[in-house]
Amino acid sequence: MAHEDRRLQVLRAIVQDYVSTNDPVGSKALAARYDLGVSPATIRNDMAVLEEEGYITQPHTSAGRVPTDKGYRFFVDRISQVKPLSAAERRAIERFLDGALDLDDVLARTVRLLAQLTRNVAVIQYPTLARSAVRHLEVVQLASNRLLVVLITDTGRVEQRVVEIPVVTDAPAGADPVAELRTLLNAAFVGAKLAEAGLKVADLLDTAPAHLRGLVAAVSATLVETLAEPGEDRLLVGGTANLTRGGALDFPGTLRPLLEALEEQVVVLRLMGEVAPSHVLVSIGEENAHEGFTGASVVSVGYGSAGGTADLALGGLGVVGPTRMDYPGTMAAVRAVARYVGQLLAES
Amino acid sequence: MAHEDRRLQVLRAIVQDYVSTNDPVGSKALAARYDLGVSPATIRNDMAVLEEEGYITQPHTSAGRVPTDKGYRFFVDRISQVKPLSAAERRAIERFLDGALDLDDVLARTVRLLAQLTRNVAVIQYPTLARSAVRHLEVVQLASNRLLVVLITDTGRVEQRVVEIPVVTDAPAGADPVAELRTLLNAAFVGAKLAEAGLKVADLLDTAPAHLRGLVAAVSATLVETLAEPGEDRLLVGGTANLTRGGALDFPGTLRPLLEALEEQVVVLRLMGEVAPSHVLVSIGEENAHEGFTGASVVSVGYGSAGGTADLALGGLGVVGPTRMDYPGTMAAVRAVARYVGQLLAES
DNA sequence: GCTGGCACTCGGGAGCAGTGAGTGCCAGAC
DNA sequence: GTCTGGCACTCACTGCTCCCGAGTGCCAGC
Repeated sequence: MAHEDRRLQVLRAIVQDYVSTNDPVGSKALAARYDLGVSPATIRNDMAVLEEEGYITQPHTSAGRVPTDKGYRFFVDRISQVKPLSAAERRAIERFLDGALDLDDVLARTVRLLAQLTRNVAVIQYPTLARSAVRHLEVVQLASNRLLVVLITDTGRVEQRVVEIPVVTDAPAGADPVAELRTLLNAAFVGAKLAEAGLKVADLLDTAPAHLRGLVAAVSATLVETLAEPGEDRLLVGGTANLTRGGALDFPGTLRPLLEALEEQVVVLRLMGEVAPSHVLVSIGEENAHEGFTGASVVSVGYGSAGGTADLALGGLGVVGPTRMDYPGTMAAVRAVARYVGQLLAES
Repeated sequence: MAHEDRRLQVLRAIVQDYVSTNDPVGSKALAARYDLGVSPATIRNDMAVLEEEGYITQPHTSAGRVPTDKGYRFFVDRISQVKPLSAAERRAIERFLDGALDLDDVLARTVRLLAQLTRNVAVIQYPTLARSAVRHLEVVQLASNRLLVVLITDTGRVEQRVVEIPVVTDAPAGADPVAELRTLLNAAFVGAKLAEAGLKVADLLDTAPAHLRGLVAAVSATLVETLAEPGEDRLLVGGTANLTRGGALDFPGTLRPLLEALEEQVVVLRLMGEVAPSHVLVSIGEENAHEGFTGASVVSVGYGSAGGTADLALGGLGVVGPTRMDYPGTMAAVRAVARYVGQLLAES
């Protein structure tokens, strides 16, 4: 029906207007600012229906309407138009990310960039260890019973662990057990995906010379353990100052729970959940299970393995902001940045 | 004089009361809550003098008095009593920090601990590279013209850089230039303080075999450059949620500038400035040059080289909070944590 | 099915009096 | 000289009422 269609236009107009002005929007303002071709009275009727259906709500009688979470959801899924990035924004992305020194630097810059582009809080997950391949393993002796093991992956991530080891007693005279261990480990693991490392450990334990068994066992245990903790993936957060834009308006309670949740990295990691590089995930208000996020939306996407058939991400990145956010713009920015970061990591 | 002395007691009482209640404190409340042995009227006279001298101020007539920055300064320098940590707090420190896996983990735990103990924002600086000694240098070939150099220091810090290198053309057949380079670098640098590394570079360039000169030059340049950037020292921040304690009361404007400053790590690093392990530095309100910090105080101290004669810190740690903070308690916590972290790093 | 008109609702700002915490000052006691 | 009780004064804050206006829902007419 024709008026069914117009109702969606009204909803879209309400969302757009509310996002840009932060004022509940009334029928008159809507008629004046958007070319809907009908009078305020008609719009009022449409709004009554939209409210009935739960897409919008009134903060109080005699105020305009505000989109509900359900309204935003509908907007994002059905009626928002993709907003291409401006040339200036594209340039900003390149300028910002080129010339990064190392992985840490890439991630730090990305977070700053994304926070700046979207004027919200940005988060980025370190590349998952499990899906990276080993480039090199370095072993350094710290003390007679302690080794430092440094793992370097093909995404440039460097992970270090101190390992307690049994003191080697039965080594052939003149041998350098640590050097042997290094050679052994590298021969076994270099090139392997870390997810498969568990399998190789068993082999290695069988084939290693007897006097190295103890060392190999200790180091392997630590490696496997490191990889087995997916929650241990680190997270970088930036742009928290943006939470205070719009005073106390955006976040009804305080922003305390949100700040706390952002420091509890685990919470955010779970929210980003299973991100894939192929499509942007939007989680709105109450849809976020965690209490701190009920007034916020999360827009996230995976990065890495760009265009690959296996749609697995190295990690996720995203933006956290008020439910009242510019979804099309944020989604475009998040997608573009993720793509660029993916390229950057693939190159190195 | 006797009443000069009492005036200081009044000032102390005002600071203590204001810190704990967050209400401007009046003469009557003071007389009731603190055993000053005089009547409210007398206290009023003292307060008039203290105000005259700039130690306290009235938000408005008919309100109590509030300490000024100068008042806090005097309190910290002259009349505060050291507040020993409770047994529970000591236990918390040990429980929290023991069992840390590596340097990153130690620092992350420290920040969380300090934020929790002081109920404010905690910051910690990564151990300065310049004052650490090299434990090991690892070189990994990424591509024919790119190396990854990983530097491991005796404080457990791991730093990585990608180095662009000239392609080696004149190597003897069958040689492995990267392995040679690794041997060479480790022979030259291991055990050296990084601050002295610059000197060694020159030697190395002279003595290195001709076909490695290009490599050595490129890698050395990067190393020296890395060390020359003191501002590049990284910083960990935690407990920002504590800024919202006490609603908008503590930070008069918004807390936006403060959050921004905390993300601009450089700003904080400069505020911590030249911290020494020997004594706790307190910077109050307007004393902080940066605008975002004019409503805040910073309590910082150096950690590392505990008890050494050369009183140089590996890095600084500290707490950022409202000027209205519990200075004695915060100072005690900061000092205790720094000492413990210093020990922990010395052990490893 | 759309529109103009109209009565109704209600949040928020302005104006205003009352309250009480806190002050400054002064005269008298120790 | 120092402290104290008393007293008048100031002024933020609270609660109250009133009023305005934005926005609504409904209805009759086109």
